[in-house]
Amino acid sequence: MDEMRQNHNIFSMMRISSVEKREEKRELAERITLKTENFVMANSTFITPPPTTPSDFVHMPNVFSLSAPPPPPTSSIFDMMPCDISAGGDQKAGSLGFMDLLEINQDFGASASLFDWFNQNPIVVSPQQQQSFVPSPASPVLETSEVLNNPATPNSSVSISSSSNEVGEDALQQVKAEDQEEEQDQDKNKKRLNPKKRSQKRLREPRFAFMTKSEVDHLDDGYRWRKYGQKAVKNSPYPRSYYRCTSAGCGVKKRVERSSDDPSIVVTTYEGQHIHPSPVTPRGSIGFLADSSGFGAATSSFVIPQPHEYQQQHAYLYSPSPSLSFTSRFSPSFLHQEKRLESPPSLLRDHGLLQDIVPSQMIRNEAEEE
DNA sequence: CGGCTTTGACCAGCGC
DNA sequence: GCGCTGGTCAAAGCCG
Repeated sequence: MDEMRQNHNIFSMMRISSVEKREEKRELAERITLKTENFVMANSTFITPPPTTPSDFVHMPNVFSLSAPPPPPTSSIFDMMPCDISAGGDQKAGSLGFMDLLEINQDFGASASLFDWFNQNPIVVSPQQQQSFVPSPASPVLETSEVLNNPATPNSSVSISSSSNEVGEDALQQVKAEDQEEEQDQDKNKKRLNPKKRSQKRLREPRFAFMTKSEVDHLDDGYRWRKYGQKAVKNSPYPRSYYRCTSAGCGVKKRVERSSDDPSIVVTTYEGQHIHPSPVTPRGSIGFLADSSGFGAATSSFVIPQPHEYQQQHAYLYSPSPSLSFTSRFSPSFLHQEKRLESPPSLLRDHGLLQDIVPSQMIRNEAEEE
């Protein structure tokens, strides 16, 4: 296990992938309506300043690099909670992490959380803006050359777009109603036993993904998962594994696959919201994980620690406990969404999950089927 | 024996 | 309509 934990490092990359033409066309043509856009950046060193303002977020460049230090010997998500994202420019205390980003509300005004901020300030990005997510040239902030993005990748279309609040609210309401319906219908065989039901457009929970550099595929995130499938991924020698939360009634799923470009990179995509507390709270309880949400959760129960709390947690997580081995450089940061996204289902096709999730070095939430 | 993984089959959506 | 692909199911097997 120790070996497996070796060289484990979460880092982020906002990678520009080559999206197939039809996806591009579709993406632009349909003007994907996103309530918010999620980006998950793990262990990231912002080559350019991290998003500390809404506009910064919108224009957040998709180039990230790893901090230099060796990876923490663990593969738990808990290990990557705190971050130490050294950033160029105006960053708060030079560190912006997972929790920090959740607290961006401080910069966003009265919003109670980043989620709230997004609720109140839907980002609307024009296609031009979408195209503006181009890799930044290497910057002095780049401590290591372990940049995972591919600057040469021509297609940088990170489609960040969103609809108006009105549309988003409507979508949210509809989605919530449908969620309840879906939960009630969560019969294993519903799809096969109820073709009519299946014929309806299948809802997709909000997703978010993150990348880790780990030899362990299945990260310990405190929840119990059951593998229910595995598929070969197109253009990748590595299969994609499908997991479902084992808690009754909890429909959270996650997918795990390795990057074909860099086998040491594991891409984990969470879908849905845990409706229960984490059954396992290893390495201490990080608020939002130990609470009722967990990854993928986009509910108001998300516990967002206040700055001073974060510091305490941070300190706690720095416990010398072997299992508490995350380090400051292990820094995923992400921007989480409160509401669902809408984007073409095709975004998740054809290129495999990795490219789907990281269309432009940004790991973002999957959109809701319209 | 319960929980989990494996794996082939099935289904839906999409593009051609 | 057909083929491809992603996602899911479910039987079988494994394991503690």
